Amino acid sequence: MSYYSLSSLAQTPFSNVPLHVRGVGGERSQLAELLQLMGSAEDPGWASDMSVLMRRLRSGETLFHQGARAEAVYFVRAGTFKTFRIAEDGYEQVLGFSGRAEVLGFDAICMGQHPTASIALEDSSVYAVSMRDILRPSQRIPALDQVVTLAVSRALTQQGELADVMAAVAAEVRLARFMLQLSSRMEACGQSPRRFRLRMGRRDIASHLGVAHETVSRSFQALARWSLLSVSNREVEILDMNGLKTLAHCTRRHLDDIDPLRSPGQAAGTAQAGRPVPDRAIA
Amino acid sequence: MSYYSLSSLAQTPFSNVPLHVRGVGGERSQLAELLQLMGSAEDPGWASDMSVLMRRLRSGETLFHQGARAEAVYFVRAGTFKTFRIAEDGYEQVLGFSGRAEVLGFDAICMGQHPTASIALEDSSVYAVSMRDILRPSQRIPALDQVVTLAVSRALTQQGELADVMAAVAAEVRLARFMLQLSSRMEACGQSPRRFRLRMGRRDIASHLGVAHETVSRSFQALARWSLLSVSNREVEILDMNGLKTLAHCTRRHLDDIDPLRSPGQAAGTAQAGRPVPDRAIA
DNA sequence: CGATCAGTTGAAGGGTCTCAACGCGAGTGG
DNA sequence: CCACTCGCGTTGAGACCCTTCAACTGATCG
Repeated sequence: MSYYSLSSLAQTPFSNVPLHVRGVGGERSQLAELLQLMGSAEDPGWASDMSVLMRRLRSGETLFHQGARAEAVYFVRAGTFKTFRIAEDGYEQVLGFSGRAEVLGFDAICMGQHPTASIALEDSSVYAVSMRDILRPSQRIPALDQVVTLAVSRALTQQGELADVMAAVAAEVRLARFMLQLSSRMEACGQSPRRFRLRMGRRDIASHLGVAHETVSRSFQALARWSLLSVSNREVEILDMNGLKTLAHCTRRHLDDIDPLRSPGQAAGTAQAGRPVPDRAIA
Repeated sequence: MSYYSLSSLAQTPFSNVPLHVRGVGGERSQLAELLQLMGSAEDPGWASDMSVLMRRLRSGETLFHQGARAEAVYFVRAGTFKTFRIAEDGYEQVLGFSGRAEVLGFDAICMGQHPTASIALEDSSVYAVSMRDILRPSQRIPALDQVVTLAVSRALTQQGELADVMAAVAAEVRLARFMLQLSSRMEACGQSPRRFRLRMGRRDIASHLGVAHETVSRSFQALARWSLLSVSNREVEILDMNGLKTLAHCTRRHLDDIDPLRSPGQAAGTAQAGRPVPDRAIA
C-alpha cells in the first residue's frame, strides 16, 4: 500500500469516544501528562473535566486531513509529523516537520477546518485537546492556557524559519540551514545534535526547501564534498558545525569567495571544477 | 533620512506609561475597542484592569525591533505593517505584511524577545496588550482570550501562505498568488478586491516572494502583458480575476501550455518571442 | 533644481529545472 | 526462495529562467 494513501481509520478522534475523560481508574490524568510534556510545572488539580485524549499513529497514518473539520488541537508526544498542503493539480507543498512537544492543527481554529494535513513519518503519538475546550472560556485551565500560548508562539517562530530555508539563497545554503534547524531540534530533545537520522524522504525535503528532489541529492553531495557533513541514505553526521553555520549565513546566489574556510582540517587542494566554491575533499 | 533607518522614538511602549489603564475619564475602554476591532460581540465588563494601550505610528516608524525584549502583543487597528528579519550580512527577508485586525509580535512570547521586526508602511495604529496580561492566568478575560486565539490561528494560517508564494514556482506565479492574497485581504476589509494601492515597494515584494526586485518588475510587466492586471506605479487593477487564479494554480516551472486562455478578450496573436506563455497584447 | 531613491529595461552568465536512466531495498506473491 | 514490482535515491545532459551588473528614467523632497 502506498506511503501517502495510507488513510487513517479514525480521522475524527472525538467521534467515537466519550468526550469527557477524567483521570479515573487510578491512572494518571492525561491532562497532567500533557502539561508535563509541554514543560509546565503546575498541577492542574483534579476538578477539570477537560477532554484530553492520547492517540497513537503508525508510520504513514494521517493525523488530520486537509479540509477536515477542526475538532481538536494536537500536541506531539512522540514521533515526527509532516505538515503539508496539496494543490489542485496534486503538487504537494511541505510546510514543516514537527516533533515532540510541538503543537499541530492550531491554524484550523480560525476557519473551522484544517488548511493543511499532517501525517506521521514514523510511529508516533499525540495528545488531542478538543476545539471546544481550547475555545470555551469557561472550564479553562490556567496551566494549559500558558502551555498552549507558548507552544503556539513556538509554532509561529518555526513558521518563520520556513522562510529562511526557502528564501533567496542557493540550494546548498537552504539545505545547510535545514540541517542546522534539525540539529537544534534534536539537541532540544536531548538527542545528539551532530548525528541523527532523517525522518523524511528526499522529496519531502525538496518540497520543504522549494527545490527539485534531484537538487537535494546534489546539495547533499556538495555538503559532503566540502566535508561539512557526511550522509548515507538517511543517516546524517555533521562534521563541521561552524563551517555549516558559515555557509548557512550566505544569502547571495553566488557563494564564490564566501567559502567556509575556517577550521581548516585538510588542504584545500584539487580544485575540482564544476562548482564556484572551492572543493576540499577527494570526492 | 532613510526609510529603514527611521528608528522609533519609543521602542518600548510600556516603559513610560502607567501599566494599568482603566476605562476612566468618561472615554470608552480601549479593551472594549480592541474587542470590537477583533470582531468580538461580547462586552468585557468594567472590572478588568487589563492593560491595553493604543499607539500611533508614522510611516516608516518601528513597532518593535528585531531582538527587542518581548513586552507586548500588538493588534493592528489601522494601516499596514511589514514584518521582516535582517541577517548578519544585512540581507532583509520580508516575512509578511499585516493589516487591520491582525496580530503582531506573538512569536516573541516563547523566546522573550522578538525574532523579527515590524515597521509601519504608512501611518498606522495598534492596540498593545502587555505580555504579562497575555500570559498571566489570573486577570484573564474570556472575550479577549477567544479573540487572541482566533487572531493567532489566522496568523498561523497566513504564515502558511508565505510558503505558497515562495515555493517552487515561476516568478509570475508567485506574484499572481501574492496579488490574490492582497485582493482577498482588501475584500475582507471592505475595500475593492479588484483595484487597490500597494503599500509596499518592489524590493519588499521581491524579498517576500524570494526573487530579485528586477524580477518583480518584469513579472508585473508580464502579468500586464497577458491582460491579467494593469499596474501603474503602486496602483494595481485586476482585470481578469479568473485568469489570475488559473495562473496562480500553476506549480510547475514550465507554464507552457497551461496559459490563461479562458476569457479571451482579444486575439492571441503576435507570438512575440521570448516567453513560453503566449503573449496576448501589443506590448 | 540637484540629489536621492524607486522602478524599469537590457545583456550576459550560471544555477536549477526537467527529462531520462540506473542501482538499490522493501514488500509481495507465485 | 526468488522473480517481480514499486518507490527512493542518485547521476547525467540540455534547456531556460533567474540572477547579477549596468544604465536609464521618473518621482519625491529639500
